[in-house]
Amino acid sequence: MLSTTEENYLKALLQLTMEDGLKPEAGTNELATHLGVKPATANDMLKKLREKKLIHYEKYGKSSLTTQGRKLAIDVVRKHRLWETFLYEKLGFSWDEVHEVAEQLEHIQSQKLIDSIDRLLHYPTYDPHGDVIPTASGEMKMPYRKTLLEEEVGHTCKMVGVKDNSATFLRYVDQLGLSMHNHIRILAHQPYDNILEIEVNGKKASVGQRFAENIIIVCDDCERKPAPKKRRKN
Amino acid sequence: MLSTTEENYLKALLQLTMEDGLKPEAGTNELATHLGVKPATANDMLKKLREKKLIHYEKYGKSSLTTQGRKLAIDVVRKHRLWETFLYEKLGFSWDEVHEVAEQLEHIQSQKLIDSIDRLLHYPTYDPHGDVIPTASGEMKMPYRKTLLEEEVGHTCKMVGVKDNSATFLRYVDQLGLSMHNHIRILAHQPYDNILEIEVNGKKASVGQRFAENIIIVCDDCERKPAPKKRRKN
DNA sequence: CTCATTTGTTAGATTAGCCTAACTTTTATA
DNA sequence: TATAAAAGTTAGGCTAATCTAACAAATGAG
Ligand SMILES: [Mn+2]
Ligand SMILES: [Mn+2]
Ligand SMILES: [Mn+2]
Ligand SMILES: [Mn+2]
Repeated sequence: MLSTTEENYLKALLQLTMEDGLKPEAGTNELATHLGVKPATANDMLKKLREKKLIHYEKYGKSSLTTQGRKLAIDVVRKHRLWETFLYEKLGFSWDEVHEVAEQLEHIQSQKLIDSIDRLLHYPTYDPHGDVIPTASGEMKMPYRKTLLEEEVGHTCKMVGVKDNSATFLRYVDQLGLSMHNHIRILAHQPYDNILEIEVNGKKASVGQRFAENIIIVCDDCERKPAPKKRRKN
Repeated sequence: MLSTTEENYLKALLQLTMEDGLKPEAGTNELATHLGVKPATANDMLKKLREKKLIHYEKYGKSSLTTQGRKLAIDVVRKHRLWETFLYEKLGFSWDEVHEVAEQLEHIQSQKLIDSIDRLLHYPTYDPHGDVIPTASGEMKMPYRKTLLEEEVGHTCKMVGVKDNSATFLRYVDQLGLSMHNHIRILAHQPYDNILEIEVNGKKASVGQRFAENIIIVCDDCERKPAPKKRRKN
């Protein structure tokens, strides 16, 4: 049985090693910063997790999850996102409130509990921030993610997720009148300071780079990539 | 903010000091046994809780909750019982499964969460074991409790609660075909070894003292106590 | 009232998780 | 390529929660 702290380290490592560029390893300081602890602290834990065969790590090297560690990390993420969905769907929490409480609930140890929550929610596949909920068997599809910042001027796109789950950011999104699955038109993009002019629900707004790179979208106007051919078994 | 451990000590103290005889204090060893720790450990915590003004305690004396401590303890009990009710009512857990998970959930820190669970359940007043759920304002009525062991031969009574919440005991109750609000007739009581012959749902059974003193009942045949006269304010 | 038993306390040790300060290795830049 | 900056490690210390072993106080049975 893992401690809450150990679970948090595994989850952090998963998040860092599959973020954006899919870089497969994370450094000690990076991990420490992400978790809000000092590098010395993270270093101790890395040694402990290596002992338990949950991560690959060697002195002065970067770290990554073993198959075992990855399985456990994905399970924590699954619980986190199911709880967020529960809070949002069943208890009327707003999307900027769910994360903090889910940080606590994700560590409750009861397979039956999480299975029941999953059933109660009819096996959801996305959480309130548009993140994929891993399946009970540990599969987590990594969806194609493009941010608002990368969208072309003149195009229209649909918001399908956010990358920053902080209450501050999420409330700013709400304040702009923007919600999940709304359509956004890019009116202009000042390359000099990366300011975007956008239109949402008929209202115009200017947003900065920081904002734009935290909104995940799918383009309405871009070429559809042909659906990947399904490989037949054998 | 209290730690999970501190909350557990306060809850234990509440439980010990309002059990049965309403004895108002608990000893160090008693508390330690209840929590499954050594007396030395409990002793340290008693000193810490006294520092925090949550309990009355002095060297070689018994302990009890202060008003502050009692308020906090009742809040933990409230959360515990609301979670048990949630698991039972909304997720289909059986009454012998809820306690263990509620032991974890009772420590989640979020007022909004527990308020929402309370609302979702339509403000229940009893948990699945027949225990009173304290109100949000911290009132916990101590209902009149008589056990099956105390019932007279020939009388019929109704099961309204259990005193032992262990899965082992609860499954034994299930096994006898007995559930909450069922009626029980006392056919015989062997005073020598305290064995009771009872009839439940048309089926006869023999039960021992240990069992009988853990079933809480109200008598169908006993004199109703006159409702206590309501005192007018002033 | 006495002394054996029960109850409670203290001292000292351990483990997990965290820190600071000092050190070492790696890396990137001049 | 030398060296300064960044990244990572180690040593030593702290707190919370636990333990064991030894000790002290309270109690109660004769
Ligand atoms: Mn979250
Ligand atoms: Mn967490
Ligand atoms: Mn319970
Ligand atoms: Mn508890």
